[in-house]
Amino acid sequence: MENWDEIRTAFQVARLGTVSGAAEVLGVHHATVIRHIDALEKRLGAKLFQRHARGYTPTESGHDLLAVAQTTEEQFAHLVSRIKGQGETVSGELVVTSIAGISDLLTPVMTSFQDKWPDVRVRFLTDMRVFRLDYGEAHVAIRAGAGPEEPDNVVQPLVRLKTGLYASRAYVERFGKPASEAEFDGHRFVSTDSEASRAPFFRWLRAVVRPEQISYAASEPAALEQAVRHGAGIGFIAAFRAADAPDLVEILPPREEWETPLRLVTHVDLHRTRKVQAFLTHLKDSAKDWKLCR
Amino acid sequence: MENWDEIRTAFQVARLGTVSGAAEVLGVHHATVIRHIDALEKRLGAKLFQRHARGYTPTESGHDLLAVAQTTEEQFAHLVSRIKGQGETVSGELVVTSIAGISDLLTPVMTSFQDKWPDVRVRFLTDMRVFRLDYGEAHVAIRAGAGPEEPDNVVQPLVRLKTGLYASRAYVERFGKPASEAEFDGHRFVSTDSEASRAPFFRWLRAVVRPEQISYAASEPAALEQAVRHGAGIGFIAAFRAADAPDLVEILPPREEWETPLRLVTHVDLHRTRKVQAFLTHLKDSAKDWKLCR
DNA sequence: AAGCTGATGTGCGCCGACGCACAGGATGAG
DNA sequence: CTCATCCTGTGCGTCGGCGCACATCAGCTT
Repeated sequence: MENWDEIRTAFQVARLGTVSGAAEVLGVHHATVIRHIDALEKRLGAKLFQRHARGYTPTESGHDLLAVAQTTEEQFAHLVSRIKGQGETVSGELVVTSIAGISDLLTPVMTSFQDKWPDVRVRFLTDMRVFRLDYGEAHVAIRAGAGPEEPDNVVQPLVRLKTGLYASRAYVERFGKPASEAEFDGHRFVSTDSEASRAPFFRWLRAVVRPEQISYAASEPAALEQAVRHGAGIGFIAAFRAADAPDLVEILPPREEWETPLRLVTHVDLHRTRKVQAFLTHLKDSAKDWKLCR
Repeated sequence: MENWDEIRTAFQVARLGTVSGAAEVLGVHHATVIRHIDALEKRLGAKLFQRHARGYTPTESGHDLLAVAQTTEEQFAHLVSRIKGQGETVSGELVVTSIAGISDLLTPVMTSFQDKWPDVRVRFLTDMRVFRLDYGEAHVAIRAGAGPEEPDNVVQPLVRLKTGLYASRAYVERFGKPASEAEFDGHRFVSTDSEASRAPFFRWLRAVVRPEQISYAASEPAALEQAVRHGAGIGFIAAFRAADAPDLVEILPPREEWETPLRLVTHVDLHRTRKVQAFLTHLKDSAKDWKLCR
């Protein structure tokens, strides 16, 4: 069945009983209504109405159409009210994606947000690949560094993540603790696997130490942290994580040049909705209480 | 919500994920699809899709529309198959209207028809006023005489109803039995109330007897018959009814000029349907067994 | 009886929606 | 790296559907 508008026209005719009444309700000329009915009946190969000078009387088929289209109109009306109200309510799904490694910072934010807005179903995605906002894969993305600025993405700074150089207590007891980067000779380091990492501290490390000193590499930040804590070498760990780890020894304190700025990215279409706005304010409020970040 | 076609377009886009695919399915140009989506979103004031170079990804609103329109399409498909099949099935309502006075002839026809097609709900209407077929008030009408031939009505002859002059046995014992219309003088007659009755036997009676001889008048045939049987006078009674009444005496046997032809009338739109055709053949088959008619 | 009202139905002219063609961009294969 | 493919997006010309006006007809009122 093609051409739903003709069904809608026939629906109004069946409901009101006259072509003129339907035309007035539909906001079209009554000639248009007649044309729609004629076309619809011709394609169906069946009469929907008995025509007479006082109006159109629905046949059994017409009554059947009336009943079906009645529910359809109600469904559409509900749909429209839902859609129109959807931008104003804080409900439905909220998909947040972030870089790996700050999930323990974000999870309490997510849960408290869900406490505040019980109608929201939160999905928190962290993956190696970058989720694309313009594909509708997420409402809010938390990204690191100064990535490519895509059009239609509204981006705002969140916090600057402090990072320092740490080693395990066992490592220091075995290899000593360098007082500065001048004493790095003879030490072993833990770093990222990928050569092209754009994190400023990794680039700094590659510039300061010889490649063969990097004796342990991993791709995930969590794996790197675990490696450091198990004594594989000296490595960069986010300051907020190191603060909770008494088995770690600070080799070099966080420097400003090592800080990685976190960006809050949303798609422009979703940015305006109340749900996204509610989450953004909630997230920024919570970020004020984050220690060792700014 | 106006313009259901745009919802249908958006539905196909949400279902297929691309404008081009939806355009192909809908049989329109993809530019038309884009225009529909743009117009719909503009009127809704909300985005239904995330646009990107590889297609359109439905937002939550788009998914909502998808679900609603999915059921709508199924409902419409069912509706169309019902309507297209309706002319081919013998089911639903069958409204038959007839002149009063032959209901005891028709009722067994109706009941046996319902036995044959259990899915049919039969409504049998007899009323003084003439039901109008072009208003959809009945599928089949059984009418008497040569009434006005309305356009769009297909009419075919059914039977010729024989009528004779009868009186009650009590009347004959009291007033005697005239051998022919030459001996009508001094007799009293029962006739119709209305002056303008077009029944041929009533016109014959008005021409043969003096007005004051018509001592009893009624409008309904059943009332006239009751009056004759109670001895109110000599009156016309359908031959098939008089045959079952042993208390009636035949004054004059049925004549051809008194016969009233019964017409079978249907609206041209309904005439073609299997249901009406089934009833017409069933009725004509049954009419062959009617005695004292032809 | 006669006019009035409100309905259907139809020919005509015009505007808006449609198809067309092309540009631009993203993605995957070789 | 380049080509090929498939997608979206847009300006332009055209055609189909729409509104308009009028004819016609059935009830209803006066």
